[in-house]
Amino acid sequence: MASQRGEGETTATPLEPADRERARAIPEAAVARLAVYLRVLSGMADQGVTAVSSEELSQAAGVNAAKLRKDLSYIGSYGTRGVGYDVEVLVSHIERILGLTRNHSVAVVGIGNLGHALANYGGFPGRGFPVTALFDVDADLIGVPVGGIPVSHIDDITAVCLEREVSIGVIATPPPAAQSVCDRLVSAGVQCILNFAPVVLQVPDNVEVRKVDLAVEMQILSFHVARRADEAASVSVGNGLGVDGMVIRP
Amino acid sequence: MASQRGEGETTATPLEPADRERARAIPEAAVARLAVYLRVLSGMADQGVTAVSSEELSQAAGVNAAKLRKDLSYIGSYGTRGVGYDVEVLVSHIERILGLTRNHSVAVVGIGNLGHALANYGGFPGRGFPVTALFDVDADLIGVPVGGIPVSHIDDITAVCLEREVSIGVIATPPPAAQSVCDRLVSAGVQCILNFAPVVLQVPDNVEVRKVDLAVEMQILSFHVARRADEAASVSVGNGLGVDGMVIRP
DNA sequence: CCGACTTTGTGCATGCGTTCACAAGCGGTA
DNA sequence: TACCGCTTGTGAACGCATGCACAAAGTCGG
Repeated sequence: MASQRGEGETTATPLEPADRERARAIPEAAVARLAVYLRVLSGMADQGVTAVSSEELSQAAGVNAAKLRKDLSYIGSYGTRGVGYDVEVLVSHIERILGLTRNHSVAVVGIGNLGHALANYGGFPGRGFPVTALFDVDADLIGVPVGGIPVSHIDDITAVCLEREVSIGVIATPPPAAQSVCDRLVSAGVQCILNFAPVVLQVPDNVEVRKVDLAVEMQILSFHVARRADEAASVSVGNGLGVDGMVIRP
Repeated sequence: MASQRGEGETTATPLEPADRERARAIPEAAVARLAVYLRVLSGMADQGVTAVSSEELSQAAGVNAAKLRKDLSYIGSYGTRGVGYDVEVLVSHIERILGLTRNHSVAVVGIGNLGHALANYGGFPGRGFPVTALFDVDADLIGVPVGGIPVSHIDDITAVCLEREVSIGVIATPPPAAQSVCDRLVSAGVQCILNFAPVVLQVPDNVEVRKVDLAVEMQILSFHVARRADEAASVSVGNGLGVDGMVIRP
């Protein structure tokens, strides 16, 4: 696989551990799926399942079996032909690849509705993502504990982030504040950002941003609703008519 | 995802209005970007900007200019060569393609932390996605208004969804309840679902599901943190050494 | 009215991701 | 031990999306 921009191809001198080599080559889409596999596998492990075939696992994860095997091949071959995969082995290996063997301290900025929900969300700490810092500008919130963590003022973001070794910053502020908050997080050394604000963030190359945009999700669904409605209409009404019954010509 | 599969290729009989024809062909990835363009354009319109070039717009949206033009070409050509695009025209056309000319009634199921946040989230109604129904199982919540809407019991989901013509269902329940809630939404005629529960939902082909999975997002970020740490380590330590300083040979 | 400049729209090549299909490998069984 | 059936791992083909580069098309100044 032609890995990205080899930076002078330091790869030419190999001898790095196989995992590291592989991690670099894992497609982004596959990483997202690995996280899903991990959850499914964890669930299976909790139920006492010890082995699983690619067919079973792929169905539970809602993907093609071949794709699943290819995804797993990116992280190395840990299955047994004729048998399947050992659940425990796979879980721990995916955890290792995803960097889940250590905790990633999370800071949430913007303690509004969403920020509250995130701070109280139980799913994070249990999975190795303890929320260790909360920030807001509202003076009434400073010092108030939310989900067990007292809210700090956003001006203290650098000091607090460094002190608590925050590795992931979550932006849950109103849109106008997002870029400024992002800049502050970056200058505090945070290299990974999860952005809930409907804003396109500008960041340096060495910072990874993922965005969760509810409005966009809704609009994508809306598009599909509209497409369906159109198809239904064009079948029942016939062709040559627009939504309003107006004839449309190119 | 696999919403393609032309169902016997009704496309074979053409003569449909150009837009309908196009809508079917727009790549999923492009639809997501159109929603982003729309937001950027709306912001520009609010600031009194009337015309914009593909270069400007693409920068504001954080994408390649050529890609932007291609995306816009999927919905038809509405630019003027040598000048650019009329902001108003583009806004209204994207809105039309995305089906935003009519409101899409939204139901939120699961009024926990996240459900509260969603019900109170101001971004939805303003953009044509009024939240018209809330559901939960908790008896203490039934009838309590959240964000102005009283919570209904989940057993009434079918009647309420039909009555209020819910077109999008949002699942914000704990994981174990998600599939059951999903099934009920589907049988109430809801064809689009936005799923916040970390569960792979099984739905009929005619239902569109989009999922927002915070844990997966965090784990993707974690992967990048780990990859960075590894790269940094292998650069500073040199080659042939693993993270623990052990020499590893293939 | 014409020519130069600007910007769109798109054909084409490239690369990535998905899917297929099958050989290789392993456990079970006689 | 040798065979049989099952499942993995992967080479290869396909399809989609991205990015480039340029012709077409329009505006603006003279």
